[in-house]
Amino acid sequence: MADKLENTTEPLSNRVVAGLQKIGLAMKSQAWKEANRRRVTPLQGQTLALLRMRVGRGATMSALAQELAVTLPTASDVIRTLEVKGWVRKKRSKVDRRVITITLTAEGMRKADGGAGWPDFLAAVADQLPVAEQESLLRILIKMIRTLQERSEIPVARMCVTCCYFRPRVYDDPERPHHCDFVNAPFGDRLLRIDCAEHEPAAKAQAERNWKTFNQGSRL
Amino acid sequence: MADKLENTTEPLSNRVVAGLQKIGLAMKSQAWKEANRRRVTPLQGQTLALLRMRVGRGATMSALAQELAVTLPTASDVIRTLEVKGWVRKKRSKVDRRVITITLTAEGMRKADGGAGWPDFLAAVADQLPVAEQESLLRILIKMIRTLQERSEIPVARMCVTCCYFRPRVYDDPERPHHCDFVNAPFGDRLLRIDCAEHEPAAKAQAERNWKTFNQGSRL
DNA sequence: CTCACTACTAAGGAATCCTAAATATTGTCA
DNA sequence: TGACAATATTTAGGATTCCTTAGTAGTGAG
Repeated sequence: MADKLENTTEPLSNRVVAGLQKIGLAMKSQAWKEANRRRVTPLQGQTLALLRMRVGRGATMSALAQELAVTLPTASDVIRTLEVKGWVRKKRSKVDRRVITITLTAEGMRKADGGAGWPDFLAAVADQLPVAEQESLLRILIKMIRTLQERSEIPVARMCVTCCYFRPRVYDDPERPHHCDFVNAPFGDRLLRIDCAEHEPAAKAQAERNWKTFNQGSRL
Repeated sequence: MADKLENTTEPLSNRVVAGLQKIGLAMKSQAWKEANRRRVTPLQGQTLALLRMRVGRGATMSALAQELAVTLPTASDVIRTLEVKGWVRKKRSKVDRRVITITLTAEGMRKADGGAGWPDFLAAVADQLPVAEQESLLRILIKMIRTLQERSEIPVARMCVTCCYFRPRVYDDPERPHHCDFVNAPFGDRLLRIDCAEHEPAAKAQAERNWKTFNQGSRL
């Protein structure tokens, strides 16, 4: 009898997926509510957020499509709408005249700074968790995202653990075991990034080595 | 200098949100890829999955809209498309002739059984995690979802922790501390459900009490 | 100078979303 | 009973998101 439940229910991973789906559902519906409040649809918001991370450099249409995980035509659609709204500017590259470089206008920057594309409500919810749980969650998410990336099921993720500037566990201080060569400073697990503007992919061998080093000292 | 990173980067919860967003992005893009492969769009898939969980009972239009976290007209849209495809049937309730009851057809059931609306790839990724991490993740997700629900930022979640049949921590066995009155059997954390078909919401006072009891023995 | 390739746009169509305004039914209360 | 509020759903209308397929330029290799 005690095994009844064990047998009739799905594996643990399915429950985890169900949970992630619920969170996804919440993100989607809240994003649309925000959209109608602020006149920025979810995809537009994501696009603004992405461009904001690249101020100065801008982004090509292809890069945008890849990062937004949509097809080129869809990316083209969004950018056209955003251009009509006056939030982005399109410019032909002088080096390669096929390439379009997209940048935020001043007004677009304002919209992006206003938090477009950022699910505030979820940050508030995450903040209700004790710090230890937030750290666990972050570590686990990083693990999953890394696997997704290895399997090419996610476009881009500029995570420390795949970055050439990342030096995992080089210090004894358990609060700040890692080092970032870009800013040249030590840091701890809680500062591990998912989407770092300065990210440069590490060579495959180094990435592999880093991941092992990073993982072996896991405090989960 | 050691504080440079601490000061220039956002709080931990923001990283967690960034991670969840990446997962959400992956879910969305994979769902659309599946859509084009199997001729079932994401919303349609979710709808079929939902109706599958309710075989025998069916669902009203309002309930569906609420669970899918969309407006009534949007729900009406999907159902019309699914009806045209021959996967659902609409019937007027005899008790209240305003109400429409929606049920799966045999073919709709086949589609639903075929895994429509279920992100397989994510289950595969979750399964790469050690069981202990999966359990942590599940617990943390449950916590977040519960908060979301308290704040009415998520429609419905039929979780054990809000169910009237749930008896948390009534046994000493650390593997199976809880009891489900519905199936009348003990079970452990790893079987905690997010979306149980048999869920009945508990009274507010009991829910509160249950949550406290459940939480105090947390093994995170 | 041609041909393959790359970056992007256009065309076309289905779905997903919303708000606002019907429509039909039910329940309430005088 | 009869008006009127409330409820469940649909219609109408419009913007956006999303795809596939088919152009159109521009680049680069030979």
